[in-house]
Amino acid sequence: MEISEKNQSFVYHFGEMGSKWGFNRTVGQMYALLVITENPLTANELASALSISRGNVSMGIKELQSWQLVQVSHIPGDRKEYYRAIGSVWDMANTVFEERRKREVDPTLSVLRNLLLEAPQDESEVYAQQRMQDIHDLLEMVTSWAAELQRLSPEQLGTLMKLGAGVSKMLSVKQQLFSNKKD
Amino acid sequence: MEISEKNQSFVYHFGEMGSKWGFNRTVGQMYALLVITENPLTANELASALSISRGNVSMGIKELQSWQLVQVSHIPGDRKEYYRAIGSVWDMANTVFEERRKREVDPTLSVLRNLLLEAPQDESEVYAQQRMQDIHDLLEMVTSWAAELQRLSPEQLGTLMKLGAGVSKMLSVKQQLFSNKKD
DNA sequence: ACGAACTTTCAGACATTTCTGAAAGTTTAG
DNA sequence: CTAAACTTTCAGAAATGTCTGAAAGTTCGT
Repeated sequence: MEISEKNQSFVYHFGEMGSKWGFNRTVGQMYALLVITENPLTANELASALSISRGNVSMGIKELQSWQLVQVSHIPGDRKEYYRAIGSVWDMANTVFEERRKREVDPTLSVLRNLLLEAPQDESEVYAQQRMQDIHDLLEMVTSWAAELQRLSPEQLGTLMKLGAGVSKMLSVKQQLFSNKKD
Repeated sequence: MEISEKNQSFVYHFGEMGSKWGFNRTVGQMYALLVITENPLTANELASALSISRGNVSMGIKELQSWQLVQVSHIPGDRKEYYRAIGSVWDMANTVFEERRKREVDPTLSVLRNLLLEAPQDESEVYAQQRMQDIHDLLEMVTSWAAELQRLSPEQLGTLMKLGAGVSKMLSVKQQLFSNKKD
């Protein structure tokens, strides 16, 4: 299988970028190709389209499955497995974020929680614990906020996003009301 | 210089994590150590505390400076350079996000924009362009939203975060009103 | 039970990234 | 100008990550 020149530059670019997002170059390319291809592809098609070995495709697919990003389907009377990207672009972004959170943020939070349980032994550990607490709080805030966003429907998200600059206005009104009450 | 056992596990963990966030293990360790240490450190102190070479520290500092995460200071009568982490934890997170956006999202947006300018040559390119458009729109939305968040003060952010589940309620009310108007 | 059509695994080749340490560069004091 | 006290650079060593392709494994129809 060959790819058109235009699609190729997309696929290659995603290969480079993908490697910054937690998977390697060929996995990025495979995923990009699956996303822009309407009909499902076989492992051999992926291998020939990207000029990589059959074995590499097999491992890449496994990786993408662990990220819950691809789906396997079958065609009656055909033994081959056909792969396609799962869900909408928004679903994909959601999945990648959640996966990254599980792999990167959650372990950090757990390390921080353990370290914060122990009593500081000296001056320097007091300061260190304060900084760890800051980081812990920030990560928890971001995590719960992200969970909240994931619960929203795509339409609600669109509304929220379009709100744009409105958010800060809304907040400043809210805060003024709040501080007035206190006085 | 030695680090206490507790601080060491923090530093090492951040080394591992840091490598997933765009810089390598030792750079992550250096940064973690600077964050939890109140007084500025010299390059030699960093090297001995982390058991890495002096040259490596020099390159790491350069990297951290390119991320705008460390500051150099001097002590009168002392030739050495003293390094410390810049700003609050929130500032750090902001900086890292912005830096990552510049390095990862912006180039992708530019590639996508170029590809979307050209007319599709066939059926398959039409579909491909639709997916590229989806990704483009999503990235733009996220980018502008992130820019908006950065403009908020830490306090406003706190309010917004604490709003939590409130956001979806607020939005659903807003949308009901909106759809009523349409009827 | 056998063979055809497929997929997965994994040892070793290859590629990339990171690290060291010696040498070169810079700055300041005298 | 020179020496001392520092920092930076960079070639090559070490470590890590990726890819290939042959062999082993799986599944299905007969």
